[in-house]
Amino acid sequence: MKPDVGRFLPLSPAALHVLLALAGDDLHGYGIMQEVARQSGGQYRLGPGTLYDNLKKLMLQGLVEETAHRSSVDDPRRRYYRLKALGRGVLSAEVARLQGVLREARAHLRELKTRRA
Amino acid sequence: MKPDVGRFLPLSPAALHVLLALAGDDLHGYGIMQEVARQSGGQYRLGPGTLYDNLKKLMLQGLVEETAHRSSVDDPRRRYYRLKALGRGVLSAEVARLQGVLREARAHLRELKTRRA
DNA sequence: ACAGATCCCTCGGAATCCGATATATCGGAG
DNA sequence: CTCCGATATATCGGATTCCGAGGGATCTGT
Repeated sequence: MKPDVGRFLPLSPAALHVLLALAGDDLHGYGIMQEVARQSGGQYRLGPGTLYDNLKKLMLQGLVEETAHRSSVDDPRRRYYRLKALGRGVLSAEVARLQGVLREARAHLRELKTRRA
Repeated sequence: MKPDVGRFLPLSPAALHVLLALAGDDLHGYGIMQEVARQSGGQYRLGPGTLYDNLKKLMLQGLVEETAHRSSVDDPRRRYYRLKALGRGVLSAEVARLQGVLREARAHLRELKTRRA
């Protein structure tokens, strides 16, 4: 049984973007910042304060964990983070929740356009 | 020209839900709480603190305004709020932004399922 | 050697969240 | 008529979160 994944929702925009960045691949902190900027087309940028606050919280909650380096030629400064199974579950639940929100929003936005015609 | 709508993004979950509730109809505070709960199937509940903090901020930003009562038989305690044009624009932009995020998320989530098979 | 990019993280003020709480009216059951 | 739960507004203040400024170190290319 997946333990009560709804307790973590809704995710703040920052937390959502961190989890989403890690959904593709394990990344180090600086890499997360770049990936978030890339995924949003530069619209959303994560500063270091927000990043590490969120990373700390997510690790405390057991959604993310730190991992070992991938190879010996890797830059030794890097610290890698990985999405745990619980984190994937939470991300998945948040995506489902947001789909419902968007569905509702599109319906109302469509009304407005129709009315204008 | 719509003036720089991206400055308001991303919206916090609370602000998004308030705007979304008002997208359908003008509502009073208590009605917003009920509508938010209804739209989310009871998953997300807005407390009065969060509601009024957000309402105040949204009015200050010019996304929402207070309106007159709709009829004389209406409960005189009620204070109605309406989504302004700028608020609609911001909501629309946030919806577009979230669609991109969901698209990205679904791609990564799909990968995981495929790998599992 | 130097510059600029990469990489880590802390700090602390600002902003936000959000339940507890206070107040009061409405509508219906008894 | 009285009571009471639901409706309705709003504030308060502690907890949490945001988030850029700053500090320091290392890497890469010239």
